[in-house]
Amino acid sequence: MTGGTPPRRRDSARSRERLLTAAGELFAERGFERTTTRDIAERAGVDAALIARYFGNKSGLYIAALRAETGDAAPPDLLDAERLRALFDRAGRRGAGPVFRTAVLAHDDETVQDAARAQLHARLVTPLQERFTRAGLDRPRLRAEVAAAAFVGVLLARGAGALDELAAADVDELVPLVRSALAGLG
Amino acid sequence: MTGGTPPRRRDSARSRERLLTAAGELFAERGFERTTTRDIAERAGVDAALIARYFGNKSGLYIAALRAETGDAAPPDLLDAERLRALFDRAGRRGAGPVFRTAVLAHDDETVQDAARAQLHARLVTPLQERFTRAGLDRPRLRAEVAAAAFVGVLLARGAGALDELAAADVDELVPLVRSALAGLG
DNA sequence: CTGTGATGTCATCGATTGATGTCATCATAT
DNA sequence: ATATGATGACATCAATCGATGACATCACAG
Repeated sequence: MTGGTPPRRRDSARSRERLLTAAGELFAERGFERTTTRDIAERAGVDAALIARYFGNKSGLYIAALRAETGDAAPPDLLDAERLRALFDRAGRRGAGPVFRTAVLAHDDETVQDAARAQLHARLVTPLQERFTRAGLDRPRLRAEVAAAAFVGVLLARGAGALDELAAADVDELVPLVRSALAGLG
Repeated sequence: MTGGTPPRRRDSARSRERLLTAAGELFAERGFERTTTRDIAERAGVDAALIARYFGNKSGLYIAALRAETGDAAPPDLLDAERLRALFDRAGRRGAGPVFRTAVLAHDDETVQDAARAQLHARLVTPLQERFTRAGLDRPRLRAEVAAAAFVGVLLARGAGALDELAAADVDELVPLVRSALAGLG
């Protein structure tokens, strides 16, 4: 029983953690396919073979990174201006996030696709659907999905750079615009 | 001077055409990176080496396919219901189209990115920008880009399948929803 | 008929990527 | 101290992909 955290030179938990962090960042920046296991390992300062050991394969690491990324249980919906600002801010500093990419680009691996879909619904669709249901609108789920898709489109386009004013626009200017568009659905 | 189209067994124009068509279809379905030159050649019924001969490389074929895809000069803007329906229909039968993907996912090759960006503006952004300008709104270009990004998000999400009600929704049901969302920007 | 350029076919290269197996090294219990 | 399992480093494999060069074959002009 030495101190609580003896500086072990070999620490699987730490390796796992570093891999998860690096994978989360890279998947957010470049998406699943354009991120290589070697890149992840390099950023994590760890051997690439450890990915197979701890997560089975690249898909396993992706799914683990997805789940590790999840924060609160029930976030506010997209019509909340603060929520919008937070999402745009985060996507600006780090990448767009692997979850959002899933809305627009399907994965080959079915397991990966399912995990990402679950996160997408929990984080974007369900909160909006509940708001629309409370408002007594018809097809609340469809409305919520359209809103989520539209929002993800703007979020990703802002990072892609093909639409230059959008990419350059300040978040303060963007949020009210996006909000009024989404409000058109409710 | 024999007949206008002698049945030549070797016909570079025909090979070019078949490559362009196959490339257009596959790039639309799977995007640039996930489409291999071998796939294109196979669908075109042509040897893959001809891609290099006629278009230099894969990027050259992509750009050529982009330009070949362009139809009319000035299409109606996205607030036109018929235009919306036509775009959703086409994306449903064939893929989402390489141009739209560009709005959301950047390319490595700068030449490719520039060509796609030009098409994107001509087909989606500019018409909307002009409408917003006529309406006397501030920041018409930014509004048009946000609208285009939101629309592309919905279009791609419909094909990706992560949002199931959206993917299953009938076009007739979808168009008014999307239109009202975009109308929130004007 | 023959030469020449155009067109098409085939084999293969070099690079990248995900994955696996082997072995060394460290921590810990006995 | 030593045995044993955990952890990590390294080499390498198999598959894929874009690209290229060499060669075969056809069309057409002379």
